[in-house]
Amino acid sequence: MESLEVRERVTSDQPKPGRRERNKLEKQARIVDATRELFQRQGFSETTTLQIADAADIGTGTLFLYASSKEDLLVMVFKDEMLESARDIFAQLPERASAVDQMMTVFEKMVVYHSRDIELSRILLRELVMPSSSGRHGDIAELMDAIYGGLTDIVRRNVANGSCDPEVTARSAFALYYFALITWLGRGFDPELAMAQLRKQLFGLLRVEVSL
Amino acid sequence: MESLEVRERVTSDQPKPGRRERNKLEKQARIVDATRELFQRQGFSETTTLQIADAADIGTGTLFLYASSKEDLLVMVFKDEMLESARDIFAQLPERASAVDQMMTVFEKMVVYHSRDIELSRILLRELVMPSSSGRHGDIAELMDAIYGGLTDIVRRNVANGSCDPEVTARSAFALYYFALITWLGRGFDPELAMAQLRKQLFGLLRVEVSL
DNA sequence: AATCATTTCTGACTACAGTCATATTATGCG
DNA sequence: CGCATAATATGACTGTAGTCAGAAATGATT
Repeated sequence: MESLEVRERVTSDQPKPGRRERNKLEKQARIVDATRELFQRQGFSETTTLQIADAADIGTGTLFLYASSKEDLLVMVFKDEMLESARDIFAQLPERASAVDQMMTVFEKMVVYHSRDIELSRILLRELVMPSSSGRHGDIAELMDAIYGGLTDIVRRNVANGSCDPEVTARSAFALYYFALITWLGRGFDPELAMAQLRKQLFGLLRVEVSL
Repeated sequence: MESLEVRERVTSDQPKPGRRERNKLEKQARIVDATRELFQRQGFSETTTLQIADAADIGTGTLFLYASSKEDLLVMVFKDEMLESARDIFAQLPERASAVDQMMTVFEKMVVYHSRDIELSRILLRELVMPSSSGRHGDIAELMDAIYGGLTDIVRRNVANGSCDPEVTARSAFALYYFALITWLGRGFDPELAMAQLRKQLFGLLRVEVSL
């Protein structure tokens, strides 16, 4: 079947690249390029799917063979970039810093990433958590896992705290970040304030038992 | 000006009800009724705005004088019900129970509320946090405040914990709940599991210093 | 190289959310 | 009352996302 999935050909040479496969890949690439260009230049709502199809030099119908909706196009374009960006962010963490500081570093960089284009990020995040037309489930899960993984590492390395599961704590941290994000992107709440609040919340969450 | 705001007439009698005001209120009511009925019976996407306008016996154009989009209609219909429901839930809390248990009682009841119609709740929650066509800001804020308030009370009454601000903790709790909710509504994650996870997270958040 | 089956493409088409110029209705005032 | 002005209502209209029946391309088989 393989119903239109653009599958990676792992083998390098000629065992069977096939004209079909190549055409699909090429079209997929043209679509992604055209979509990114137009969404970034004109914005999401000012861009029509017809424009994208024309720019990618394919028919309107064909476009919706590769993406299930206009929103899905957006996810298609940015999922890789986001994943890569997330991995970068976790790769270059300040060595010697508290868990709260490390997490804030991560989240602040993510906020910077989303600041590039607020309209696009709004729709993107909406789609990531509440997909209107599903698909890309695997991709989204991959992104989530990368983030959860990174956060879990931070917790494990920096929070000496037998009383609770690092994975659970990492998820909590992400939930707090996500909420701060939508507070900012959804209603126009001041990002500075949102981040300040997030810091307090993380501090409460990770509260290293200041006991005595 | 008063550009179409349906304003509450506080005074009871005849000082100036005015034909205009009465007509508007009546139409507003017809719209809300028609919308609720149709959305609940046929679902959101299967219902057209034309059907709603017909059922409310008004023109298409008129409908969009009262709501700025189809999604906004949904919010218009359910905001009051949600607010009332939220207040009810906080009003009848188990007196003697831990903060975690009290919160879980609250959140479980909210989940039950949303279980009535998952499609509608999906779209509703989407709209509440990331309004596509803004408006209703006041209503949404009112709902949020009611929930934050209730949660803050729970924290204040049941968490003896100088080290952190009850308001901040309440917000964190809500963020965790919200994340559980979208994990369930957004992707079809098992609500039972989501709630079990939420309980763990709340426990981590509220962790009454089990010190010594 | 001719035939067939299957996958992929296509643009004319449909359905519908939301707009807008015009019509209707209310209210205030002389 | 009758006129003027503002508020509200209306449905024909528009733009566009997404569909679908058929066309074209590919690859397999002989």
